[in-house]
Amino acid sequence: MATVTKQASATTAELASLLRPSLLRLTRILRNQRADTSLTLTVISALATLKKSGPMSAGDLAAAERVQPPSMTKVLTQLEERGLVRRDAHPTDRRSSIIAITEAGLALLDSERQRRDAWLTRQLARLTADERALLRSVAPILDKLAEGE
Amino acid sequence: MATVTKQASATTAELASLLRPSLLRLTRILRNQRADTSLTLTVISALATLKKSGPMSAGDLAAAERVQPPSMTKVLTQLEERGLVRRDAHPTDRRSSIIAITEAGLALLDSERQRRDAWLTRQLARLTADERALLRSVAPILDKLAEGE
DNA sequence: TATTGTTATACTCTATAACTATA
DNA sequence: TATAGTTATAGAGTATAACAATA
Repeated sequence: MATVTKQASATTAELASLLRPSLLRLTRILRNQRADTSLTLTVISALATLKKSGPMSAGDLAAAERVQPPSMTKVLTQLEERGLVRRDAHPTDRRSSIIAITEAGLALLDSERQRRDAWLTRQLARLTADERALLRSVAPILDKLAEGE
Repeated sequence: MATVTKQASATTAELASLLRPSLLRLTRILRNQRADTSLTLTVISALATLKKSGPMSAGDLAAAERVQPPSMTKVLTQLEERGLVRRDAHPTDRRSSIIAITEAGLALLDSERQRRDAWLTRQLARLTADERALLRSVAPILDKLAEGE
């Protein structure tokens, strides 16, 4: 039993070392696949989360995106200035507000996503069907890793 | 045939949208798992590549890490100041030099890796053996995606 | 008192443009 | 002329600490 645990642990640590640089390099490239509309990946990502998960408070959005609240404040300022989100009064708590994506936000997300995904889509097309299937099944596992941080 | 291609393409684009936010969020967390030796993930990663792939020029290292040459210059300055790499004269080209990891670099990498991997290792331990196996097989696929950028 | 969010500040990461030295 | 690398500069990304408003 002790041996099994030790082996599993060694294997797991080795997997961590294997996985981290690959994730880092790929994310570097993804950040640079920037359409020229001047919206960055960070901003787009927050907008996409609002679309996917619906209206929520600034704090909840920060948690969902795994950033600290002040970082989200900056992102929301940019989104609001462009009319891509709006803030509605929270029904009971006046310190907070409920942030929702606007029609303009939805429209922008659609057009932006097409451009941004172009590179990654092209790269994915170079893989085999099996490899793509593997990636598909791995996305929720990555999310599981990011949870319970 | 046309239908198959179209379907495959739609599926691939959807996979891109699915995968990107997951990668972004996980990498955010990984960057913050910073040991207090003041070496950042970017620096550690370059050092790890030198260990794995052996001595190479600054340009080649930049390419391997998927960053531009000036970004690598900064990283190498830090590494050299700490004696973690050394620069040997290139045999024929005096504009360039061959960068190699030192003994100190190897030692630091070992101790640092243990600390840095702690969080990820812990998270990985929460997964099932099947999920970990899936992640292991996916690392080379991520590298394949980052290639031919 | 505790919590939500913002402001102030600073550091890391990375890029592009311009330059130097060498090929 | 072309290439390898560096310097100069700037913008994006993110955090911690301190603060204001409200609970």
